[in-house]
Amino acid sequence: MPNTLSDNAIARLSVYRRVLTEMHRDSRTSVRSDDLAAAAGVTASQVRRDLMLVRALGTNKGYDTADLLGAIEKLMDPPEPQEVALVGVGNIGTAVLSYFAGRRPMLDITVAFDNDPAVIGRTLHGCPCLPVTDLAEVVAGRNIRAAIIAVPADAAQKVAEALVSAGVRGIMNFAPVRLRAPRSVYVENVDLTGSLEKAAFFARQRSQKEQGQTGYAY
Amino acid sequence: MPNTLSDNAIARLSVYRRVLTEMHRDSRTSVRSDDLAAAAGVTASQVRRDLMLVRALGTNKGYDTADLLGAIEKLMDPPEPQEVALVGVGNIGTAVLSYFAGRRPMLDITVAFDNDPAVIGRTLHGCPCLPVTDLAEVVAGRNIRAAIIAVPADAAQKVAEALVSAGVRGIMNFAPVRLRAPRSVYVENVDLTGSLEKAAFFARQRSQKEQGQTGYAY
DNA sequence: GCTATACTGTGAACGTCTTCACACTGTGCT
DNA sequence: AGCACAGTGTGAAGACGTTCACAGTATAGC
Ligand SMILES: NC(=O)c1ccc[n+]([C@@H]2O[C@H](COP(=O)([O-])OP(=O)(O)OC[C@H]3O[C@@H](n4cnc5c(N)ncnc54)[C@H](O)[C@@H]3O)[C@@H](O)[C@H]2O)c1
Ligand SMILES: NC(=O)c1ccc[n+]([C@@H]2O[C@H](COP(=O)([O-])OP(=O)(O)OC[C@H]3O[C@@H](n4cnc5c(N)ncnc54)[C@H](O)[C@@H]3O)[C@@H](O)[C@H]2O)c1
Repeated sequence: MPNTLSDNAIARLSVYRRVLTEMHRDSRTSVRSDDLAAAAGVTASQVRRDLMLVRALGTNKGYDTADLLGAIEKLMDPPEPQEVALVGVGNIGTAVLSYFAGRRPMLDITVAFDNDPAVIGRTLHGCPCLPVTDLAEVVAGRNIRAAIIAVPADAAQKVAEALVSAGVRGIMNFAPVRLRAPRSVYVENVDLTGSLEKAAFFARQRSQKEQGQTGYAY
Repeated sequence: MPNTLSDNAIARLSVYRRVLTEMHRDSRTSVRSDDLAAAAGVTASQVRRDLMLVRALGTNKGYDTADLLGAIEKLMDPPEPQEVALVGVGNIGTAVLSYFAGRRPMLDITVAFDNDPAVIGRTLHGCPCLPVTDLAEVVAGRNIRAAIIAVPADAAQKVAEALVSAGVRGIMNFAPVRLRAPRSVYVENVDLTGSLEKAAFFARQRSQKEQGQTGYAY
């Protein structure tokens, strides 16, 4: 099967979309592959290759900003607003909630769950926090297909299982565990520890290289 | 140059490390590549391939948990404690601070910067919040090489430049912009919007597939 | 001591993603 | 109208990361 959208492609398209949205807001009407490339931090070839996926056509003057944006949105956005559930309204959960609130009309965190009585019943940024015991019913009842897990590591697997059996097929997971889930469920692990470690590791590596220290191979 | 540690390899090693730490705490003394693989969500081949990078040797009974952990730490951890600076003590910044506080003795967020008088002067989780105007002096003075950017998008580029000229060579960036930085600086972009979009996108894709809907190619 | 067994270490095959290079197409200019 | 140019679309090449498959090696059992 050709033209299957890879993981990375989706991530890049998401970036192009953001860049294009800004350009469009600035009333810029046309954009070339190398402009997009520079703004997105990839090569121009990569941009053109990715744009083949969205079946967007350009001219010798570049692409029409609005058209391109439309094509990407048509591919990436759901045809109708998609609800997302959040489980775990702690530090990260709250941050995510505040950030996404009202930002993407087509992708909205409309319900949150927690097991802490202090949070349950409150409404944060327009999103009600329900007891986690209601999860199965609410998620299944509203046909929610995507969810965010932001509970402590030792609760994550159980939550994931509950979500999956309630019908969720895409999970963004902040907990530092590899969730066991059927192949039919997409799990996007957000490994902040790993990210920070990478930054720290390569920071050391680069500063060594800079000082001309002939160290190990890496 | 062979044996150069890729991005992905570092991320996986970070996961192995976490798994091994748990096993070690549980007094487990040996581990096989397929155990690690299952826990880390990768293949056994992948694990063995990665372990070649850390020059860890196993036997026909697997690897010695403590040895392996030591080998990975020797590779990944700095020889002496490494300081990390945080810029932007908002929602995300606070969450990150609370999470990493005291968790990794070898990788510690020891200073934070903000431009909001309400935050400046406070100490969160043992980390003092200084005015961002002190950034250059403090970061350069303490030889800090890694930093986290958690300021709004429109402030991120300026902050990045300040960090880089103060000597930072590795940045974990939460702001939704592609930072322009010299090649000698490693930038790890944490794109939460992209991650959520991926989860939502594939959630739709999977649930369609499940229902046997012969839709588009993707 | 010898064989059967279990796992690692790794060259090679494989597949995927990225980059290259250039044919092609439309535009602007004279 | 015709030519020069600029930028796309894409086949092919290349680089990279992953998986395969099996030789090598140590242990356990008899
Ligand atoms: N904060 C960070 O920067 C950070 C970094 C890396 C990883 N993480 C991971 O993200 C997750 C959340 O982190 P956090 O800092 O927000 O933690 P937190 O403790 O602030 O929040 C966890 C929330 O989950 C709720 N909860 C606990 N058990 C639950 C259950 N069974 N069902 C529903 N809700 C439950 C708690 O009441 C709390 O509100 C953790 O797994 C953590 O390891 C966080
Ligand atoms: N919260 C999320 O879930 C989320 C998701 C995706 C992206 N982000 C990005 O992460 C960044 C931070 O998000 P947030 O939700 O924590 O925002 P926030 O507004 O809560 O925090 C931003 C902090 O940066 C400080 N700040 C502003 N300008 C500054 C400057 N020039 N120097 C130093 N400090 C400055 C502010 O005082 C504030 O404390 C933003 O760029 C945001 O787009 C956040």
